[in-house]
Order: sequence, then C-alpha cells, then structure tokens
Amino acid sequence: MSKSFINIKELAVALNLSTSTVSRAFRDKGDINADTKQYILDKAKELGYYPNIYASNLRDSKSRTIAVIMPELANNFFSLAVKGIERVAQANGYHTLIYVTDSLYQKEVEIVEDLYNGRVEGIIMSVSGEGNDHQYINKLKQSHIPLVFFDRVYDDIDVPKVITDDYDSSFKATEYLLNNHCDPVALLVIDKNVSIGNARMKGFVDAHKKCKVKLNENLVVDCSNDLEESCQIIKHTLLTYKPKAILASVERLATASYTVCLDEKIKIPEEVKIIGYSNLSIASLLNPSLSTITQPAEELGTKAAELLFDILKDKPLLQKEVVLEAEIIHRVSTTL
Amino acid sequence: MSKSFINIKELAVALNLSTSTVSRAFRDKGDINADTKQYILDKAKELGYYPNIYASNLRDSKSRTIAVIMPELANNFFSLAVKGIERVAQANGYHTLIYVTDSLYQKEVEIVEDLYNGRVEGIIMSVSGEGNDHQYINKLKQSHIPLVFFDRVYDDIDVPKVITDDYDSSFKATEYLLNNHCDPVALLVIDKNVSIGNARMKGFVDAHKKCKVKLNENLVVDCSNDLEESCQIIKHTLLTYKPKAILASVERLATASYTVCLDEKIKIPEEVKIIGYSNLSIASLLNPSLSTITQPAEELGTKAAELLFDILKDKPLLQKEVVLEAEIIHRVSTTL
DNA sequence: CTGTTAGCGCGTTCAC
DNA sequence: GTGAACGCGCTAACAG
Repeated sequence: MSKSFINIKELAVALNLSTSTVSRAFRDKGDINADTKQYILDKAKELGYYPNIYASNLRDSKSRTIAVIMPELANNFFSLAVKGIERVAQANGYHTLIYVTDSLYQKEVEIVEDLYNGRVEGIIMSVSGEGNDHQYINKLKQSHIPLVFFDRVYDDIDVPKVITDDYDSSFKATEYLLNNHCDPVALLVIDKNVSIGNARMKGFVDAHKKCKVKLNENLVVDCSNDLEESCQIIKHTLLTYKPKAILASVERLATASYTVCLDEKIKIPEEVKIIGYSNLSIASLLNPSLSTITQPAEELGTKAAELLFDILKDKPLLQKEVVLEAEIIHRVSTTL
Repeated sequence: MSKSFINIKELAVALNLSTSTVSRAFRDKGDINADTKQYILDKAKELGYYPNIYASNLRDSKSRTIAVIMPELANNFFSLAVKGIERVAQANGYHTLIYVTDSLYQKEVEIVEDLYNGRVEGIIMSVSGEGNDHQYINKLKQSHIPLVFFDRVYDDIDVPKVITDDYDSSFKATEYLLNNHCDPVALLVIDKNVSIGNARMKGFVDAHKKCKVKLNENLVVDCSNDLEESCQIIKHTLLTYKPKAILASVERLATASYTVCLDEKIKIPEEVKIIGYSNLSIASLLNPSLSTITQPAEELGTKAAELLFDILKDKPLLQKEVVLEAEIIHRVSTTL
C-alpha cells in the first residue's frame, strides 16, 4: 500500500500518549476515558491518521474480505448475483474481491491457489471446471477458508450450495413444448459437462421420456462461448433438423437464436418457438417478446453471501443446499 | 483471515533452515541455491505452507490490490467496464475490490474513507455525487493513493480521466433528429448535475442552437433511478408535450421509453423516434430495433486500469484525459 | 549461498 | 484509566 502519512506511534507522540492508549481509542471497549478518546479521535482526524489495515489483519488474523469467483461478469445473471453479494458484504462491513475466470478451469485453479494464503476469509464461487480435478478445492479446508457455491457447482465437493432447480425448470419447459406439438425440440447448451448444463439436459431428456417422445441426440447441441461460432452451430441445427422449438440453456444462446432466425427469415414463434434461461429485464421488448426461464439472480447471490457470513459467524447452518425457484414466463416466442 | 496451517517459522524448523532462507525460496531473486530452493518448495507444498499475505503487505507496504467504485454494477455498461478493469488487474498480478454506491454520494464518501488506510494501492472510480463536496477526495492524495476516474467524473478534481465525448455524441444525435423534422425532441436524464448528464445536456442544447430550434425547457426531463417512477415521468412527457423524438441519456431510460410506448400504443418510429446511450448487445433484436449511442465500455475500463498501473509503475503519464469515441448506430427506432 | 537480527504497525496482555 | 512490552509472519540488511 502507499504509505499513509502517519502511524500510531507518531500520533501517540503528537498526543503525548502511549500507542496503546491511542489504539484503544479506535476500538470500542469501554476501557478508555471518554474525554481522552475524543481528544485522540480529533487529533487523528486533524493529522489524517488511519489505522493500518494490514497490521491489524496480521495481528488479528482477520481480513474482513471475501472473494467472488465466477466464469464471467459481463452478463445479466452474474452481474446481478455479484450485486447481491457485494451488498451483503458491505452490510457486514466486509470487502469484496472479484475474479473472472473466463470459463477457464486453469484460471480458476490459479485464482483459488492464490487465496490459500488467507487473503480472504471466505469464498463464493460459481465454477468453471466440471469434469476436471477438484482436489485443489480441498486445500481450502486445510486453510479453514469456507467456500459456498452458487449456480454452477461441483457435485463432488461437499460445501454449501445455492442453486435453482435446473432439472425441474428444464423439465417443465420441455414438457410444455412437447405437449404442444413442438416435436422435435432442440436444447442449446454451452457445456454438457457443467453442472448447470447437465441438470438442464437431464430435465430435457426426462421430459421426453415422460411425454414418450423419442429424442434425437443431435438436438442436444453443444454451442460455444464465441458468439459467431454459436450462431453458425445454431443455424446449422435449424436448417438441418428443423426443430419446432428451441430451449436455450443460457441467455446468450437464446438471443443468438433470435439473430439467426432474423437472418434466415425464420419466423418466431410460427416456425420455431424459443424459450431460454435469461435474466434479461427487457425480454418483453424483443421482437417477438422472449419467453424466459428466469432465475432469481440477485437473490442467489444474496443467499450465498448470507450463508457464507453465517459460517464466518459460526452460526449453525440450517441447510447445506438452498434451492431457489426459477420462474417460467411464457411470452410471444412460445405462443402456440 | 482464517489461520493457515503453518507459518514460515514452522516450515523453517521442519527444514532445519532459517526463515530467511525459506523466505528467499519464495522470491525470485537469484540469491538462493537452486537445490535448496526446490527442497524448500517441495516441503512447503507437502506441508501446505503459503506465505501470509498480510505480513508481506505490512512489511513491504504493498497490497497488490486496487479498488473499483461505481454507482451500480448490474448493467451492461458497468459490468463491461469492470470486466476490462479486472482483466488488466489480473494480468498485472493485482487483486480487484469492488464497491457499489447505489448512486449514493454518502456511500461513496464512506467507501473512499475506508480506503485511506492503505487497503488498496489505487482506485478507479465512476462518481455518484456531483454537486456535493469533493474535498474528501483530496485526502487520497495525502495517502499517496492514486485515483483514476472513468465515465462519470468530477470536473473539479484533478486526476486522470477516461471518458467518451458525451457532448459530441449528444450533439450529433440531437442534430440528426432536429435536421430530420423531429422537433420537439425530449432529452431524458437521470441527474442533470452529474458530469455525464451535464455534458449530454449541453450537447443537446447546443444542437438546438446550431439548428436554430427553440428549446422547450420542459423537454429536458429529470427521471429517476426507480423504473416505475421513470415510466410515469416519460409517459407524462410523451402525452403532454408529444415530442417527435426521445434521446435517452442512459440505457434504462431508452428501454423504459419502449415500455411506455408499448403500453400507450405509441408507434416507434412513426410517432416518436428513440435513440439512447446503451451497451445492449441485442439492440437490434428489440421491437423495433433500437438506435444507440454505444460507448466502448470494456475499453473504457481497460484504459482506466492501464492508466492506473502506469501511475503505480511511475511511468510518465502521456495524457491526463483519455477520450474514447462513442459510436452512433441508427436502427429502426430512428428511421425517418 | 545462508543465518542473524531488526523491524513493518498494531493490539493485547499485564502491570501500575 | 494508562503505559511498557511482546509478538502477529514476513523480509531486507548485514555478516559470515
């Protein structure tokens, strides 16, 4: 840090008091005369003294800082989630570090490893590396740094999780489509292996079973993080398999589908219906208005942060897993 | 922080070496035997030793942390900007703290004051409190903590700024509308006093002068941070003054205008044209597609972060003020 | 190349 | 109610 102008010793000298007395003035135990305390505080303000946070951290083994690690930030879902987290942290007098992995497992590992040293008291994470080794997470336990997952989780790691019931929402959305003559329906995912993609896929598959509709494997479509590439894949799917409906597992793929349909002059919802997981506040302003499965993103973040602070405060955890409800909102894009 | 299992002393004992030798193994000066270094690193890994970051911070007066302070996070512009900042920070081996003020001046002051103590080496901020006292910013200088403004700035504070030419883009957009028989045109702002709102208003006013169109003061409309309230205000403006065009100074007000027009069955662009400052990636998917003035949000963040790191590295600053260009994209909502 | 020593700034004993 | 002294964990001098 850039050196603050004055430290406790200098302030003590200026006040003709001991450093311990000065220190006491900044803590809130009644072990100091009210007058001297005020005297000290006034002088401190005058001289611009602020206790060095890192010395305190070292002394107390407390950093009052948490970390949020997520695959991306610049999207409606994650920025809302972080907003919720930051708000709770601020309310608890904590600071919030953010780390974006760009969906890269290796980056996630590096970031977490950089946190073993105690920089933060706790971590809230939405994961990037399902299908990879997760042992590095366990070292966190050794360092006594609590971890809470939200939305995208590792099922094989036993930490508190805050999620929405992706299986259920996907199942319901798919069932709705199948029951309304939208066979075949295509599922667009980013990564089948990620917990989210996985649950949403299972719901999709099981809805087919329930509706006794045979599923064409080619209609579970792995897209890309790259928009251009995804559009190509979607276009190919649309032209080749002519699905009557699309279920997009992330917002980006829903809007990409719109773009493709616009380009290819495929009419929504007449020729293809579209519904997608999305936190777009203006879904109703799209052309046509987009049907959405909307997760309570901010609440997810809030809840995850609250869980983390419960742990930090040694409160007994009521639930290891919090499942919030997603809302399915049918708009014009799935109108029959 | 939660105590890491083992400290340097214990590791040194386990290795039968001195702490300074151990310390050297973790730094990258060539002042240690390669073999002993490897020996130490191996043992460290085995025992799960990680240098305590706060002890290092204290020792070196370096935190390798920066702060981002902004009015809001959950919107396209700011989340993109933060993405850019975080990326640069990560590339420099720095950590990024984020703070959201909810556009509250008082919160901004509290947050900044909480940073005087040297928690961070530098601050990147988009401000919330134009029209208030900014003296508290100057204390940062006393603490030698560099500050860079982006997008929303205090003109009376002399620190590096990364902005777009809001006056220019607003002028051009307004001029376009006035030259195409869209008189009167309404300007929607959140806060006339904020630098952004101010520059965008000046451009708006001056375009009227240039086009020799008399400006109705009632058509510079102060909206709210609350969506519902803003819609009411916009509706009132639309019904009372019947503007032929709307220039929305922030994305939220553009989409709110769409919502009002949808509700009131006012046709865009036939009855009213709409253009807005926006980073919506799907502006072209709206009904009708939205004309936008788009700022290079991520680049703004990137540039601000680069400037800050230049300062931290004592590089000479080439420019006190970086002005990036916004792009005006006309779509259907301003079609004549 | 390695060990010894002396703080970084603060907060908490324990005396007085 | 206040001060002296120690140590949190680490690293930079300095010596050897």
